[in-house]
Amino acid sequence: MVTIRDVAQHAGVSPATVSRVVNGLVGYSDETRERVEAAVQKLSYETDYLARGLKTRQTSVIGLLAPMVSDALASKVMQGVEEEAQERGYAVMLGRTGAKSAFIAGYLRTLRTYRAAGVILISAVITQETRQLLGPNIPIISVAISDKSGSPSVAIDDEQAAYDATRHLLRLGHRRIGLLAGDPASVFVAKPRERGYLRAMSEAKCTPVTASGSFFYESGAAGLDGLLAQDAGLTAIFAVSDEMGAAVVNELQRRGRRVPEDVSVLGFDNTSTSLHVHPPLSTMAQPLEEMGRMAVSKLLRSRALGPKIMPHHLIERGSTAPPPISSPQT
Amino acid sequence: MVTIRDVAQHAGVSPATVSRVVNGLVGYSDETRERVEAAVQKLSYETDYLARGLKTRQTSVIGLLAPMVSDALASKVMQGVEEEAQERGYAVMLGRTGAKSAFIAGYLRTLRTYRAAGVILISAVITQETRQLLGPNIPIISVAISDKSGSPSVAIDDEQAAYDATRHLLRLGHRRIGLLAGDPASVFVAKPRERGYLRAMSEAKCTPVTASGSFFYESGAAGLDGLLAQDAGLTAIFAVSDEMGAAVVNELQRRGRRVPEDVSVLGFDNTSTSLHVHPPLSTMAQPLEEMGRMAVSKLLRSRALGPKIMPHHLIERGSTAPPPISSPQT
DNA sequence: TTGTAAGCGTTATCAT
DNA sequence: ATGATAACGCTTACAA
Repeated sequence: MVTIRDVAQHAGVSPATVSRVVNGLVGYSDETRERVEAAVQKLSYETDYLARGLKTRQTSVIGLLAPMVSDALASKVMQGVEEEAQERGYAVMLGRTGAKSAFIAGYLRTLRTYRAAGVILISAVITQETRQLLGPNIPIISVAISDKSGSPSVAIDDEQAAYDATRHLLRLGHRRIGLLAGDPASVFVAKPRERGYLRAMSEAKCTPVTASGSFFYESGAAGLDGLLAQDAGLTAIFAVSDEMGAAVVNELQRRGRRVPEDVSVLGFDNTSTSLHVHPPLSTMAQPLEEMGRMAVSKLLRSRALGPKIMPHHLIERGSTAPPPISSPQT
Repeated sequence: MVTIRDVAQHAGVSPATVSRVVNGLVGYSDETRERVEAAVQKLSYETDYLARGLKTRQTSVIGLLAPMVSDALASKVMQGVEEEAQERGYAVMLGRTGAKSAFIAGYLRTLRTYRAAGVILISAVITQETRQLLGPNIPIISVAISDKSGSPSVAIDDEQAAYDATRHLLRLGHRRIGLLAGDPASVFVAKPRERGYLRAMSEAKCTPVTASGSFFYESGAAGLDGLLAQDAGLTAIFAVSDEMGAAVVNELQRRGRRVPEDVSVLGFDNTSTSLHVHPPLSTMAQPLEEMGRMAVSKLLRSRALGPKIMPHHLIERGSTAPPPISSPQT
């Protein structure tokens, strides 16, 4: 292995000077810089990150914790994080928050002893315990979820997005719109989305009809059941995840209802799943990759704390249309 | 920060002894062990991985390179890798191979300077250049792809799996079976699968009908077009990825053909996509998470080199059935 | 069984 | 502008 001393010797300078050149600090002549750079090239010297990290007490590692590695939403965020980190010369260390809390404590420990530059948490709020486990020197930021504590985060305004999504359906002419909500335990995502829906429905003087799912595909069919049991004449279903939306499309068709001619379906998130049904799912999109990138840059300039709200936008595909003309208005 | 010296002092022993205890080596009495462990507890000492890695020239980091972070197949493998690594006390560092080769060189450099314990490559073969960039001390293994060079790998027997898949369709009674193949540039995945299909068809004295896609969903509809243009009476379509299979199901239904009553569709891989269509896709499954776990354990006991073949198995869901009785045999 | 001491490769302080 | 030198926190001969 070629060390900084080898380079120094080869260039006829001291290790300190090589370090200065390599790190772009000041304190050397153009001429020595050239000699050093030549030696670096020649010997193909590479800085030892371990040694540097030990000395500087900081490495170019970013911790990335997702509920599950194989999760459509998390995947898109991860993709953005990875890209931005890569471009800035940072390495990404992966972990799961879905695991037992003993595991997540382990991750944070690892990240701390590797002297990570920061930690990104996907779809999970920053608890007091997490903050504590991480120590005072490592910044942390959450993505795709926003609590009210003002912790650093990158997320959309879930309530407003759900409101806008519902308004869209209303504007198409629907009045009997069912909400397939998320797990009520999800206080910072499912709840605001439900509030947004309720507000839009109330403003439009429409009767809300809701059922709860788990966000996952598997819960979609049962959720649809619940909705239809309350109002069999629903002309639109707003599912707060694409997975549930896809399940609703499939289940509706299985029951002989056409999408969107008989019933419109609107999803949420714009994950890859929205493209995997026919007709493709209209959806309230979160800029997930962009949010991943933003999390990295926000983390790295440690000022600019607090929550960052990203824009949401509606994508119309084939699963939404005006209601059938025959449909009776409740 | 609490160091090994602090613990030593607190326990009234030398740093060397603390190190021995912490690392479970020999050379200390039960009584000192207890004193040291108590001190570790009391001060909540944690080994500094950077310092240890610098000294031992090895860290508990595993590099994981995927074509894209957000890729259904890679996601499942990553999930398995992450779980196994976590359980063994290893950290996972993420990278993309889909990026330009300058980037991948950068990843390997990073992994090398962090003294990674090994590298796992998803859906990419180990090139000479990769091997070289990594240096002689870091083992590497590929997953979900197997070249003929005998490099370490964990994969299924793609040709046999495709053969078995085709046989399954034949056994159901189909004779007019179209293959929606993968990108022909994919020499170590798409090609073997095509060979397996051709062999089974030839043995059964059936006429092969093939078209090529890209593995991605987007290429499914056009692929189906290509197939139907050659034989509009196909009763089964074997797509060599679930994404293409899902697209075929959706496109078939859009054209008014029922699945599986009119046409059976069989996918490949058993990724989450296979569940997102209706009827759910029957598929030739790869044990992707298991393969990820296996890659980690194989990597870590550096003996046991060479390729490891994992079992494939067919999962019947709703998209396959016997051909319609009226269907004329070619 | 235990301690001493010499690094691992880097950066930062203090001279010059 | 440059160089000695002392850490950073750990492991590991080698001694005792």
